[in-house]
Amino acid sequence: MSWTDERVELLKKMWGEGQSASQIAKELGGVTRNAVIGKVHRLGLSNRAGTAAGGAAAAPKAEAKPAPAAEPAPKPQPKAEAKPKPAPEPKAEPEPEKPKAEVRPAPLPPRKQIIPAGQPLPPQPSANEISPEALAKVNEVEKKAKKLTLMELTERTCKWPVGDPATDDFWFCGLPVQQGKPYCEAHVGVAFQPMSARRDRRR
DNA sequence: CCCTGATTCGC
DNA sequence: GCGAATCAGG
Repeated sequence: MSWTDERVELLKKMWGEGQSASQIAKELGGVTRNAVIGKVHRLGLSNRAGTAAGGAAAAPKAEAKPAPAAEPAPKPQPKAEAKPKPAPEPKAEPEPEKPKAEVRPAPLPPRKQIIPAGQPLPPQPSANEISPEALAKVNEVEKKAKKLTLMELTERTCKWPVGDPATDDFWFCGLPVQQGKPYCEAHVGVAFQPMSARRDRRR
């Protein structure tokens, strides 16, 4: 494969949108992310935001540069290209990581949880108020879940439990986890609540 | 280990 | 110019 005009343009476009090199490479096909990065540099359009190094930084940032007298024109998009791409994830709260292999590793079971009554319930973060969207997603995901057993779980398999541990109908999602998280994308969606609009305790 | 971009350097 | 290998960081 070679860098045809079209391919270069797609590269520029995607890079401008904050896509990662690997994503771009995947999209283009026939090239590796290294090739993409190499090209990006050769084109001179490397840094797109503050810190480029590291998995961080992907969101477009407002330019705060003095902009000397040698900068290419910004990017006047003549065609109105609707591309709603808000932050896919609103920063989850600090979470007790690594429940490790316990009988019930999930802090927030999808179904009912049998709570041994007696003590006042521990601070259970919003067990409800999960967007119906997210829930629907989870239900779909469960269909294609890998249904792993406890022992089959690895560092990057979704550890979301499904079913009742007391029955045979119990398994773990097992889909690829979202980086850094213990769950797959869908389950992260219901596990990590951004913060619910505090319903004041009104009685 | 997964991922990210940055650099180097032989081709 | 190209991009695999390597580096550096999360």
